[in-house]
Amino acid sequence: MNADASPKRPGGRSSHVRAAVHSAVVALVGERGADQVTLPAVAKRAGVNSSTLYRRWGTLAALLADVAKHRGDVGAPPLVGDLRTDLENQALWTLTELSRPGGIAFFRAEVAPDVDERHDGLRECLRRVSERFRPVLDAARERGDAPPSLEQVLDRIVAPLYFRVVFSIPGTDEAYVRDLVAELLGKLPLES
Amino acid sequence: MNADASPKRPGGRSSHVRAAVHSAVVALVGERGADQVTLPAVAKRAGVNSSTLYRRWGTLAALLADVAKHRGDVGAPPLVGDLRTDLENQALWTLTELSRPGGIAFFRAEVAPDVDERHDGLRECLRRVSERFRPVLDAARERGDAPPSLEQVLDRIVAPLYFRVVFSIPGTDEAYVRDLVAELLGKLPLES
DNA sequence: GTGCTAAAGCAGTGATCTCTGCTTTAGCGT
DNA sequence: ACGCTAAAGCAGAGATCACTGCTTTAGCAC
Repeated sequence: MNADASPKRPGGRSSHVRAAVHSAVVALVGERGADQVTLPAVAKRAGVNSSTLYRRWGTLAALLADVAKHRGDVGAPPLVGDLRTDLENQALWTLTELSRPGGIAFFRAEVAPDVDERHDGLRECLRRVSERFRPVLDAARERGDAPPSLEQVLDRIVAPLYFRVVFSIPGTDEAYVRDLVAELLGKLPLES
Repeated sequence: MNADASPKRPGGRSSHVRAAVHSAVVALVGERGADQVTLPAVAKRAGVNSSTLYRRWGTLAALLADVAKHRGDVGAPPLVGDLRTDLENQALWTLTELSRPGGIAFFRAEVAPDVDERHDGLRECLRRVSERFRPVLDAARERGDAPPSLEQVLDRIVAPLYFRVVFSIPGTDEAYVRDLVAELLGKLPLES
């Protein structure tokens, strides 16, 4: 429920348990899909008592949301200073994250939880993807370019990626990402 | 599993049970979300024994897929013969269907099931939305217009709608739909 | 109407999940 | 080092779920 908003004792044990639980969740979701994952299963995998999970997270949804929230953007591509390239890189990274085992499951997890939990997870998920593109647009604007709005990026790049990954539409690859960016930036394929 | 591919005895009882089960599923998914729905819960709501559900559908995923498959496109807007108007109408209809209680839950349900069941539901869902737009494009092409491809419609109209409904992004309304269509058809708002 | 049998109901089993009181461990302030 | 207590472990109860033999109902062919 509260997950761990205010860990009054964030010492070794708690954080160790948390780490074990988080990696167990990632492993299980990747292996079996989010549906087959239960709190006892996670507990067993993490070598932790299930009562701990019930007390700390309360529900599977909350745990998944917590995991999704805290897995950092490690490996995110750096900005190179060119709008097109940066958009392509971030979009590609988004696609990669979404496609990797469990990626869509975590997306689902954040969409899934019951109504009260739902909005938090959704906003967090949207925030994360937004924050991935905002610096790109800001940097471009500072350079004097006239980049598309964040809304446009979401509609024209992120939304199709999510849609096509969710529906397993073939051909959702790097070339497709480049096409999306090219179309958004003005229909100039400008291929190398 | 097989759902009811070949009902050898499609008489009154079976179809009655099916109808009761289907409406119970719709009701429960709409009320609680697809996660909280179980076969026994559906059985209770439908006034049917749960063993029937296990035998006829086997899993919740199969049942949800069956329900999604069989709920007709009643109320779908007719084609008027104008590309822009038809695209707007179908997109608006899609948005309406998606926004109504349980709509997104069913989308989620089809995204959710475990890997083996998953593809059927997804393909069905995608097929349904595709078939909604294909006639529009075909008709336009027959009239000599040069309509966008179905892929473009999915990327530029359907995907953003799904994305924004899933993430509860405000401002996803009729005006937004018109903007999407306008942008796709050539950036001529052409507002009345 | 009668018989056949597909399909629904009944009832019970084993497994799993969810949750909770109590005990034990160990982080943190002193 | 010591005490306090947050947090983890243990164990078990109750509920629910997934599933299955067996019985009963009722659709369909004759």
